[in-house]
Amino acid sequence: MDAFYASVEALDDPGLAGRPVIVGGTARRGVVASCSYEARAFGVRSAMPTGQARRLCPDAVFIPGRYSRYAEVSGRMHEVFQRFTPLVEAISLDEAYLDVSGAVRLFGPPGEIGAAIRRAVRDELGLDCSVGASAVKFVAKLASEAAKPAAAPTGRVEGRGVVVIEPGTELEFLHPLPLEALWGVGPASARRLHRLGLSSVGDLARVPPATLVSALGRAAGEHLARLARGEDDRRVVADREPKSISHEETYAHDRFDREGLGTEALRMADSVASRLRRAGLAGRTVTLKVRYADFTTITRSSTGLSPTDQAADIALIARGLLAGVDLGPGVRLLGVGVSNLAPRAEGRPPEQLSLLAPGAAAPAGPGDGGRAPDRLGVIDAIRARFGPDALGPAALVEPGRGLRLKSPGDTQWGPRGDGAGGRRA
DNA sequence: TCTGGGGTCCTATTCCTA
DNA sequence: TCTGTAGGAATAGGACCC
Repeated sequence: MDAFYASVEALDDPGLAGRPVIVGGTARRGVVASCSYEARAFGVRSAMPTGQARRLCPDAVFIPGRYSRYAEVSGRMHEVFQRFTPLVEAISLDEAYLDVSGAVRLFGPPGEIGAAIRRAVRDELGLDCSVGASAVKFVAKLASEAAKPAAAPTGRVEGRGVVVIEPGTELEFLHPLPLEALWGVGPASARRLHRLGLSSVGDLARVPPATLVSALGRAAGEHLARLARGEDDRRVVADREPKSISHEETYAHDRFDREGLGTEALRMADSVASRLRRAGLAGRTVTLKVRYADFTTITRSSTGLSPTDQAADIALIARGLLAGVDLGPGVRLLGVGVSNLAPRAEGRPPEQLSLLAPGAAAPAGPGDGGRAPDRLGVIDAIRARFGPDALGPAALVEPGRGLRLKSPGDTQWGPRGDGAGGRRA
């Protein structure tokens, strides 16, 4: 999708059309998540600190972002894709790979399918998308980049919409591109490759793979050598299972209060547990992430014997890990994640050996025998109906302010604008 | 007012066990 | 029983993606 979040905002508020729109964290320490092409004309880019974006384009409309709305539009987009092929691999809310090799007889060659998808998305969602087509997965991705509109100093310049790279012409397309265009080449790898005098994908194809391996390590080097030759045998995989689920937040001000951060860990554990249950998953490894004021980041993890999807278990481990962490330098970000995931056994409550006594998270109701899963089902049902703030651990209730829970994505792009964050203890 | 959040994958190191 | 070693799992950190 083109400038997805900003385009959705313009869709819902037609007054924004044609104006510089910047979606992201609007508070201190926020970043740009998406911006319209009119904003890009001022040099604004995604992942840029919001403050910098404000200096570059002070007249832009700044919008905090509504993750749940974008997810909803993304869902409708996938319904469109499904009409063309069941083989849809979501990369993110706004990007997906489609394997249309089985759809050619029905819908025509890839270029025509791409055009039809664009029309359908335009007609039914009112949004623009760009399509790249190729027999090679990562080439299709790069072709979609080539199909996108561009930002010129004068504003938005229309793109080609659909770019098809015919079989046999992949190298012709790839080799002039800068090596940063390749998936997996970020700033660190680009620096190393530039030091070797390499700057284009063609340069990568001309050096022996061993040169790339010595510069980037075995996996990355060999992978890059293959990409530079236009080789990529990865298939489109529909319905990928997640491998980890996490929740992290940056605070507007650095925090030093161990007790307050412990409560934060509980809140995040509760959010992660809730999402695990919704996905029908449970995990064995709990990871605590701490980013200090100077941006150095550490993680501490612990693996249990059996998987859990319960907030109390996750919180207990996370807070145990937190106890071993030095808070001296000041904490700007805290995160809690769960990995080593496995599907929760169907039709049977998750009978893992709880690290807490049954009912430790909340008293068991009469007649439920203290079985946490029934209680959790009720908690999830209440939240689904009345919102995430409807119910939660008592420790998260702030006197006079009620429960301080948040929907996933509420703080997607930086701290909230209400000055949330701890005081220096 | 520099640097979000949710992920994946890879590598190096450490620890445990046979 | 002690020691060295090899391999696997766990752990930690980093690069990268959208």
